[in-house]
Amino acid sequence: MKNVNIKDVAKKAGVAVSTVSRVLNDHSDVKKETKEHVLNVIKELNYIPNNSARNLKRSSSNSIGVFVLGEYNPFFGEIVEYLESEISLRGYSVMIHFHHNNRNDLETASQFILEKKLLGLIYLGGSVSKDKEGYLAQMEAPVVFTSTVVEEGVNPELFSSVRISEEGAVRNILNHVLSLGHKRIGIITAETEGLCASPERFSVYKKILQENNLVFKNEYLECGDYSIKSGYDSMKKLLGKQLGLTAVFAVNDLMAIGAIKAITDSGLCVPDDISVVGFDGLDYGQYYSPGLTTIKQPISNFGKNTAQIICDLIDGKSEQSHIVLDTELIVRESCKGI
Amino acid sequence: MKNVNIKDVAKKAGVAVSTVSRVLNDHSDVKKETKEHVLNVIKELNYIPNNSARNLKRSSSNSIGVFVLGEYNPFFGEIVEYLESEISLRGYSVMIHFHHNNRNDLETASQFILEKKLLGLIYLGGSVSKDKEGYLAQMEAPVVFTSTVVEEGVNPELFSSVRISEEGAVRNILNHVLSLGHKRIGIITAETEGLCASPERFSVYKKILQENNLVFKNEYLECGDYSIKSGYDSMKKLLGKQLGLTAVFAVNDLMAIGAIKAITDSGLCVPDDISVVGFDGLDYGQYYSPGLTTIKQPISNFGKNTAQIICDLIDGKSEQSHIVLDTELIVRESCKGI
DNA sequence: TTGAAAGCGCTACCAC
DNA sequence: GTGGTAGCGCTTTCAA
Repeated sequence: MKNVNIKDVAKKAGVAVSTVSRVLNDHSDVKKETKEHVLNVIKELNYIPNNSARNLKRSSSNSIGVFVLGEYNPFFGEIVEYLESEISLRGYSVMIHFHHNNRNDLETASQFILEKKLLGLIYLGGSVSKDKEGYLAQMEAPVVFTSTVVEEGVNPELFSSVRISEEGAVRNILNHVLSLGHKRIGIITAETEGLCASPERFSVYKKILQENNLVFKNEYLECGDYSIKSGYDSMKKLLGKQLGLTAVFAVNDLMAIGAIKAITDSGLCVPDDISVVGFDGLDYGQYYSPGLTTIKQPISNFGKNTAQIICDLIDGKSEQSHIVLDTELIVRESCKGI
Repeated sequence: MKNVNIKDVAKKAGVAVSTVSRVLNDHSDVKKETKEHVLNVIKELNYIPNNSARNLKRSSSNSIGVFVLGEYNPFFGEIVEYLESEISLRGYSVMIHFHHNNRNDLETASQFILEKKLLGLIYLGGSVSKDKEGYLAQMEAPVVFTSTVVEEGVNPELFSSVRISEEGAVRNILNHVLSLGHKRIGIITAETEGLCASPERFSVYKKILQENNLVFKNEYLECGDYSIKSGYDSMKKLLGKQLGLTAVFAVNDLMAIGAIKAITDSGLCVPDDISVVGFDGLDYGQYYSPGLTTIKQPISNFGKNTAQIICDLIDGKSEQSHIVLDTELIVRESCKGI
């Protein structure tokens, strides 16, 4: 079956091609009856506009890219799903790209935009720092950083972002831990650029210990890569050091779960011997034994806000914007008083 | 900065546009030196061919669609990630679409192909039955069903597939359960088209009980929707019925985990009071307490084989093909002898 | 082996 | 309000 094109529609409707085009693009200057008639013919002929042709004219695709940083992660998986549904609703397509290392991230992202002629890019995870401003300024399409750590001092006019207050969230969960009487609190973070630290969460953790006159020793720190396995391995190391830790803060739920398993495997008990708290609020944590005390990220709000911002940016309806979402402390059983 | 196009390349290289095009498409009839020269100019100018224009001519896009059935699921998430990397390697793009209900799946898939002018479609999950043959025959692009239950009697020339032997896998895990002396084995399946049963796994389960002269009662069955929560709820119902079950088979890991939590919450113990086995082999099950006994699906092989088949189909290198992958029984602690 | 040119389906400009 | 038409960047005949 030959594909129907705009010419066929025009012929059948008895109008010019340009009129059909105007109807397709919802231009105002078409007589109401004409418009309805054309719309009917379109439906009748089962006509689907050819996106390649449209994009050729517009010299861009109809797609928004999602650039996912790091290893596969159910948290991002859920965000992607929300993004996909919100964005298709607005008439755009989604192209996904997974980027596995921390090198050249913005360069690769820029290539991605160029190659796929993306209208906009959603960057999931990672961080933006001042030294990336150069790349940001040259981006060929608007970029929204979602669930990305935005370091201070980066020019906010160069990008948009949807994120949580890392400091507020870490404070929230650590205050809970502290209020339960813990004094020796270990931390399992993730590696960034070869350095053993998820910078933001780690530095807030250190600051809070200090504020509470608690010591931080380097031995209290181990780092993984956000995977369950790495949480398990890190906890084993921590345990091996015999530090007398009474609580451990893992910077994501997956590692927290690995840590709990490591503790259990060592013949100890959570939370009786050691308390563990996580970060993300995956469903998983609720059904783990013991239930995981954690910070819940606003997943659907990440999706909705990000979709809205990128589409508005593309439609020229708004300027770069920055949204900070609330997180929520979820108290379950993995952390108890001393 | 104006985008470089094929004309610019041709001018700079001192050849005709058509020659550049031939180089781009790796046609054989270009003199070696000319080709090299053009390639150099392309690199020098940082030229990226405009896909919209290419697609317009070819009247198709450069993308392969991934149609994901059902709710978000980490198992599919991982497969998607493998697919994305394998497919980009071969020069195609990936477009994802999540389809949340079981109605009109193939119709929607067909629309998806048409609208995005896809070269091929990967269908993840769900099932293919004889009554869908009509749709299959009319698909506008080759379709590979991955991790899809293929019912018997469907004409294999209409599609390709990569899957496991459901019967073999279910047999494998249930034999393990039976060998441990269990006689009253419940099942938690997922709903399909309003019917309370994941047909294939459920029917094999019933068959095996029969073969072993064990009774199956309808009360032994509960069904969820593959989510952890539904596993939890289903198990609660099963427990409420006081059936004296000693083991429960959940048709996926997520529901198995929910089930274990429900048992624990009811003051019982897994595996001492009730054994639970799952299906999928997510990493997660290894770190759960107790470790989940389950069937491991060959995730990376799903990705590799699927990518290979769809690309070969598109490149005209092969016919429809059907691959059955091996699964592996993973024995951990959630199921023990009576 | 290479060049010239038609035209893929659409949008947007200029006429009327 | 509507029609005619150039041209987006590329591939692919047809000629040379």
